[in-house]
This record gives sequence, C-alpha cells and structure tokens, in this order.
Amino acid sequence: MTEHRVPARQAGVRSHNVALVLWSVVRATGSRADVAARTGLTKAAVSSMVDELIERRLLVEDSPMSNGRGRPSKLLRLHPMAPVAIGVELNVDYVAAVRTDLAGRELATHRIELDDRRLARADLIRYLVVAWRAVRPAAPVTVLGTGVALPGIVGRDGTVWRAPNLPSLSGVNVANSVATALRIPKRSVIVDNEANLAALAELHAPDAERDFVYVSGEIGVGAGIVIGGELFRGAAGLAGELGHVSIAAEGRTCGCGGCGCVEQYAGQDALLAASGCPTVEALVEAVRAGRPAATRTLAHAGAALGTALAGMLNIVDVPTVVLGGVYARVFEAIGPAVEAELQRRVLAADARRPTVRASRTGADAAVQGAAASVVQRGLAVGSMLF
Amino acid sequence: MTEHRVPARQAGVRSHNVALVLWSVVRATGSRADVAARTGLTKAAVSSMVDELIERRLLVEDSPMSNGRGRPSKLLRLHPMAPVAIGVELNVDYVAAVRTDLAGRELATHRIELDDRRLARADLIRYLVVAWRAVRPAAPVTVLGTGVALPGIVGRDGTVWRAPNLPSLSGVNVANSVATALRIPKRSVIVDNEANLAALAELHAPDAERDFVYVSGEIGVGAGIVIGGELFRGAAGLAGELGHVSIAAEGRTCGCGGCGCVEQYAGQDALLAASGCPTVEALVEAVRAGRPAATRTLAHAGAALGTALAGMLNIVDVPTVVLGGVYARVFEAIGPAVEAELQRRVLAADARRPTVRASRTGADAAVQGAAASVVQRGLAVGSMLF
DNA sequence: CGTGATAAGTTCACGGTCTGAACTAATCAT
DNA sequence: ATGATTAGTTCAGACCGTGAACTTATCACG
Repeated sequence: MTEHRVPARQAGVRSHNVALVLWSVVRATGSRADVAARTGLTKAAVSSMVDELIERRLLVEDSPMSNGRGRPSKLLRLHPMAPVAIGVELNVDYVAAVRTDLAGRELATHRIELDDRRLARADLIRYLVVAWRAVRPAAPVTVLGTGVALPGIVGRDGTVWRAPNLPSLSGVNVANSVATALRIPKRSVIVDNEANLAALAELHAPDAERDFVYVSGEIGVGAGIVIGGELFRGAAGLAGELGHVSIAAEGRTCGCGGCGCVEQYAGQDALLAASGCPTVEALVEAVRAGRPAATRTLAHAGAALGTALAGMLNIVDVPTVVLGGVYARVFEAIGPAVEAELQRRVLAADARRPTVRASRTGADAAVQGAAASVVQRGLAVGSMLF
Repeated sequence: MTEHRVPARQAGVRSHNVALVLWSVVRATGSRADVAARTGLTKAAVSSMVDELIERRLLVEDSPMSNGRGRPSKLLRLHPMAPVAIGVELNVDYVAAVRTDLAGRELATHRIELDDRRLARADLIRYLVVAWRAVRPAAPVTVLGTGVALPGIVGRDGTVWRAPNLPSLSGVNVANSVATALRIPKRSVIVDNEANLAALAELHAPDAERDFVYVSGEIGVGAGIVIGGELFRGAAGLAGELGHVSIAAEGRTCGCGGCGCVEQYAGQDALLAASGCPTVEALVEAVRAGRPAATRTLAHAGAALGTALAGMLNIVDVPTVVLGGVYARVFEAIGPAVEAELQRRVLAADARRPTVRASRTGADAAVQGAAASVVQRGLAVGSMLF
C-alpha cells in the first residue's frame, strides 16, 4: 500500500515550490512571468521565491530585455557561483571526472587512460581522488556532491556487491572510501553502477524518451532502466544486471557461476573473439568496411542480446531500447538483429513495436550521469539544497 | 530527472494528512492521541482532521474506554457505512467477486465455476456484471470503485492488449465495457492483470515483505512485482510477463510467436502433460503421495521457472520470490528446485541469498487485490475520496 | 513629444494549514 | 476528597499561495 507515513507540512510546500522554480530556470532561462506560466504558480508566489533564490546566490537577474511590447522582462539565470556537481568514473581502462553546473553543463573534464584491472583498492581510490581534484572548482563554489560510476553492482549505501572486472573493489564501501580520502561528508557521495548513470545522462539529453532501457556494452553488459523519467533501481539498487540473464539454460559457462549468460555471447570480449578482431577499434573498422566475419558476428550477438532484452522488456515493460557503449559504435550492424528478436519475442510487440536506437551520449555518458545524479538528489525535496 | 512539474498547495497538505489519519485508523484502531503519536502530527491537527472524518461519515467514535490511568480514550473506528470497494475477477475457469471495507476485510464474496474460454465478449462482461451485483452492498453505501482482475496484459487505460486464454477480450477496453454495463463512472473502474493484483493481496497480508515477486502459476505464468511496498507496473502497465521469458533461444515454440518461453516448460498445461496427470487435483495428490513421475516433473519445471526468475531477479533486484497459484499447492516439490536455480544464477546471490516461499493468500488473492487496488487509489492524494 | 496599450513585477488582504502552549475533561490511586 | 495522569480542545502565531489591485517600464501611434 502506498505509504503515507510522513505528514505533510507547509514548509514542505515551500521547498517543493522553490525547487520547482529553480528547476524551471535551470532547464530554460526565463522571466518571473515565464516561470509562473510554466510552473502553474502565481506571479506573486514566483516573485517571492525568486527573491529568496537570488538572496541565496542560486539565481541572478539579467538586465531588462525588451519583448517588443510591455515592460521588459528581466531574464533569470543560474548564478555563476551557484553550487556545482562532480562526477567521477572508475572503469577498467580509464578514470574520468567532470564538473557540471545544475543544468548539467560541463565546466571541466579530466580523463586518464590506464589499465587498472589489477590495481589494489587503495590505488583505485587514489586515482579517483586525483581525478576529482583535477576538476574541483578553483573559486569558492559549493560542491553539491560527488557521483561515482563503477562497473559493478552497487548497493544503495555505496557498497560494491560485485565487480568482476575490478575484483579488489568487491565488498568495499566506495562511498565511505571516497568520502574519507577527500575529506567530504559521506552523505554527499553517491555511488552507482555505470550503466545506471549512463542511462541518467541519456535521460538528460535533449528530446529523450521518458521510458527506455539503456544498454551499456562494455566488457560487461549492463542496463539502466528508466521508467516515467526516473531511474529504476530495484529493491536494493541492483536492478539492471542484463549481462547475466541466461539465454540458454545449458549454454556457455560464465564467470558468474551460471551458464548461458548473454555476456558470453554479446559481451565485448565475445565480440572480439568471434570476429577475430584484436581491438574494438578494429571491429568498428571491420563493420564500416562491411567485412562478412564482422557483420555475421554482430548479427549473432544482436540476436543473443535481443533475446535477453526481450525477456527484460516483457518483465519491465519499456517501449524503447537505447544501445550504448560498443553497441552504439556498431549500431548499423547490431541494431537490426536486436530489433528483429524483440519483434519476435516481446509479447506486446504487436500492439506497440519496440524501437531500438543508438545512444546520443558519448563516451562520457556515465560520468555525466554521475554528476546529474547529484543534481537530481540536490533538487529533490528535503535535500541538501533546501 | 525527477519531475516537479506540479506546484504544491496547502490544500494538498491537508488532503495528504487527512488520508494519513484515515489510513492510520484503518490499519489499527486507536485514539486521537494514538494517531497523533503514530503519524507524527500534533494532537491539535489530528483532532481537527478526525472531526472532519467523523463529519463525513468515514470514522466513528467508540464510547470512552479506560486505560488504567488518566482520561479514558475514545477509540476511533471505520464508520459502518463507510465506502466499500468491489473486486471482480474473470478467469478461465471461474468468475469471482468480493466486497471489502477500506481495511480490506471481506464483507461479501461470490464465485461461479465455469469454462469461459470460448465465450463471446458480451457474455464475459455479463458474467462480470452478475458477480458484481451479487456482492453489491444492500445498504446505501458508497462504492469507492471496482477493481477487475483478468488473465492477460492490461494497459493503464483498461484495454486488454493480449489475453491468450480469453481471446474474445483481446483489444477490448474492459474498463469501458464494465462501466457502461454497470452504469458507473468509467474512472471508478480499475482493470489489471491477475498476477499484479494477487501480488497486491500478498502485500496486504500480515507480515508481508515490502520487496518481492509474486508468481502466479495458472494456465499462464504471470508475475507481480512489488518494490518498496508498491506494485511496479512498468511504463504502460504491462510489467511482469514472466511466462514469455525465453530460457532456450531455440526451444519449444509458443503460442505467443516466440520460442523457449518458460510457460512451455513450467505452465500448468506443461506440468499436467509431463506428469501424466489429468487435472491439477491429481497432480497435487501425486505430489502428496510422492510419486516419482510427479516429483521429477516438478523438479524440472522448477529448474525452468528458476532460470527465468533468475533473469528477472537480476533485472529488477528483488530478494524474495512468492510462489502462488498451482505452485503454492505443490510448493514442497517445486520450491527447492526454483531456489537452487536462483542460487546458481542470481548475481547478487552470494551476498543476499534469494528466498522462495509459498503464497499466504488463497485462491481469492487476485479478487482481494482488485478491491485493495481500489482502496489504494482511493486513499491516494487527489483521489475520489479527498 | 505625449498618450494609451501592453506586459512585468510588486504589494497586500485573505483564507487555509500546522504548531505549540495553555487549558479543560475524565479517570484512577491514595 | 485530592492529586497525578492522560485525552482531547482551544487559540494565538507563523507560514504559505491566491488573486486582485497596483506600480513600473517599454513601445506604437498620432
């Protein structure tokens, strides 16, 4: 049953509406009157809240600008010294960081390529710290929080349940480690799976759907589920482990202990092995050149991926699949195979044909999403910001 | 991003808190002071809201009752003429209905056994109407709404997307049909999948978990997903189609057009065919008697079901599986096989062992859940009740 | 150059809401 | 009977969004 446990108070109304106003300006600049029209609040209410937001140095007022007729409007903008969010990503072959404003605009980026599969836990954390410091604001600006993207299963409290490709992180509470290393409050750190955060970035891209599954094709295969414009994390935050959905009960054995896991058929390593390409770049090149070995491999992988995704779509009911990571780069070869399999296996496909498209975000999707997750929590009612 | 689109108003605070107070009394009787303590509101606020609820004939006050010390408390109860909810279920071999109060207590039930696989749409609706009328309140009591449980995929607007076992219902907007046949407002009718509503009933049972998957083992295999004490319906309300998750890419062909669907291995018809039992009763009896053909069949079916469920658990992240329908009746034979497969295939199993248990609700789970879904919507803010 | 139309933004009385403290009511133990 | 104890009520105070009236600022037109 819907839990009403918490009583509502007037202060909650205020903070909700102030967040609404701030968010409205962050999404698109506008005058007080514009904001009132967009939010449904009265001009009087918006005026009072904008005053408060200017007072708190979250917004600034442009100089008046004529609209042709009537009193010129004073456009509102994010304050240049408004709080920022930092996102960092620790992946198998690189460490990345980004600083964004509340609108998600990049203010600074950083990236180091390295192979850290065999690094010890302390070294991994140290790389994260270095990346964080590289994008830290010079000016005395509040850092709203830090989002951390990892290639593994992460629980709500920031503990890594499983990270096959970064074994030394297994069981570690990364939120704690990062917070102590950076001497920042633990609750300002959000740790999540890389696919979940990339899905969040995809959600923030222009014209994004509000219901989709983002498939992250890296060395592991993960998925971020977005329903109604919100990331679906499941009971403990572990939702979306697509890579280890079985598509053949007695199929290839997998490092996870099961067998027939789709990762064994459509993961990055499987793609390279089956196509005979040494690197992802070579595979992408082979697809461009239309080499049969590559296109055939990807058609097979697409069918496997599509089978697993069909199960997923039957279970979570999402109309759109967004292919990211490697899959986005070879979309022309793998997309149709995935789509065909979905059409065949998704129960609702007759009534609502599932669509498959390539991701619109680039390689920094996860790290962008990490920063966005901080902003999202910051704008939520009852958060750090209000 | 979390959508703040709608501004908050004071009236919303009031209706939220009134619902909170009403719900608190519905869950467990208590004095105004008890309610204040339970909800976190002040005695003053609760007093004013209880007055309103008594005025509106939703609550009544018992005569004072001594607590040993101090002024005796006047316990609050649901008004005997408070609104009720009606749930009806149309299934392949029976039609059922129930009337409940806001607390979910049964006030009247009705059940007709029949085989309606071949009935025309109009006849099916007629049976629903008859069942509804059989439990309709005699006294002039408001019917808050009607929940309809169906064995098929139902969209948010009440349209049946697919109902393999009741083909004449396919494409029909059952909410409309029932509303016009009963001459009740269309928006008072909620139509949903039978497994979803059974999950809701399981959630309302005493000591229910707040995160689980309810598996409905009928002629079709469906699942209702409960996360954080709320039913998860997916983007369009079609979530949980477990029966057509594929466990073998090139496996047995299925009526849905795909192949390898788990329903072909663990559905009721598959169980009967494989065990050689003519009816479910015979199968249950064979399991009780420990006949090898039956136990072997169920072990195999359990492995198939467990494989599909493992994919589901990896995707939606739920720690508990509740087996209902046929599976509950043969739990001793099928449960361990399911559990073993989950242990092997669920990625988070090492850290959090998935548990499997039999449903605590009976054959009327879906119809009870249908009524509960009405109450749930009725108590939600901005609903019919407030 | 002045006048009126137009639109942005502000002010303020009002009604609704919860809180917290003071107060009244009712019962029990002594 | 008296005091302790708990239930429930009353009321002033503070907060909040609304809606109408008002002020401010610009443009078009004559």
